[in-house]
Amino acid sequence: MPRFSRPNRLQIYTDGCALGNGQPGAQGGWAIVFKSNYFNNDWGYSTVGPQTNNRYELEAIQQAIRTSLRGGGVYDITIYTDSKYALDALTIWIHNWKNNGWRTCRGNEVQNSGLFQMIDSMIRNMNNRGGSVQFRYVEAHSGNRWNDEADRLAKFAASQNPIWEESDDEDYY
Amino acid sequence: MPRFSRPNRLQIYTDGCALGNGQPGAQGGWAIVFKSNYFNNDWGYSTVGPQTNNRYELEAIQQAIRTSLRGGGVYDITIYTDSKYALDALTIWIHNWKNNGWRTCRGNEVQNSGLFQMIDSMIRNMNNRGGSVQFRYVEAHSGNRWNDEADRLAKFAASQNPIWEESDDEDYY
RNA sequence: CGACACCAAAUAGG
DNA sequence: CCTATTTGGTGTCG
Repeated sequence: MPRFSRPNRLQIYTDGCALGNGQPGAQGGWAIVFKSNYFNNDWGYSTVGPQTNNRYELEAIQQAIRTSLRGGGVYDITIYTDSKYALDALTIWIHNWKNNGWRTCRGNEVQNSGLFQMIDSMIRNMNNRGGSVQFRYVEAHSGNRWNDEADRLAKFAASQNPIWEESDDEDYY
Repeated sequence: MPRFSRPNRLQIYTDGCALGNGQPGAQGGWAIVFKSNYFNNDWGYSTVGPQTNNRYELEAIQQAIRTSLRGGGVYDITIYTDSKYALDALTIWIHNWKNNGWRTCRGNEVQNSGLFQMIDSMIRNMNNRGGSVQFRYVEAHSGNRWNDEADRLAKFAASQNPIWEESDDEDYY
């Protein structure tokens, strides 16, 4: 019998998408799929913020950790993402960004920095409870059952996202 | 009475197909159907080169112009295709490809570039005679009599195509 | 330049 | 429902 036992393990597949990415009127969606079944799979979208693919990849990761945090649970979480952008940002680049005022290597502001900081703070939260959060890459559309399911769910979520004709200057009735 | 009369007009419906497209042992076929009846409808296949749907859409277009060129005829040709790929390539993208060394927007080599160049040279040939070649899109399986006929003929052509255990590195253009 | 992802369109099949 | 043939883009970083 081990003197100290580790927290329960959570394996979560995350995916985000943006239908019409880069086009006006794009619709984003995120999804999280649990390999083990402590929690139910979930999906959603947000009507504020840019509707971009990368933002929704991060949104999915945020939701994965948020769900695990809910109710004070302690877990060793492994998050699987197909986004090299999200993976490298959260495991490598973020350390540099915290030291340089969130500047890109060409001197520009890092995009989605608010989301990165939120995710980082949630990771520290889980660490303080004695849990952990790590990230792993999984190739998209490569036959992985849970990634494929997350992909489908995220697309469904995006399809439910109401496009919000915004402001500009439209003036009717 | 007009001082200068235009060449006779040719309206040609082209279609290509590949049974088992993307699978080993696929069989391609092409067909051309004349709305006016200067020429007989025609069909065929080629036993070299990839048996892909897109290649045969181009093969059909190539045959349409080749037939019109035969015997030194001069025509204003309108080619109807249901392939947005062939249409956009021949009317828009090719201008860019000629200036960038036949590179795709992702930096890859353009596929079927030999066929594109052959078609382009045949178009210039017809232009030099005082004729012209233009392209128009027609939606597939939409009740258009001539497109439907081309579709049937191309499928028949493909069914006659003997599958040829190949040769791996056959030279095609 | 590289990498991953997200799309858009048409067609061809099973 | 699934797959492949092909092209055109953007989102983001080093």
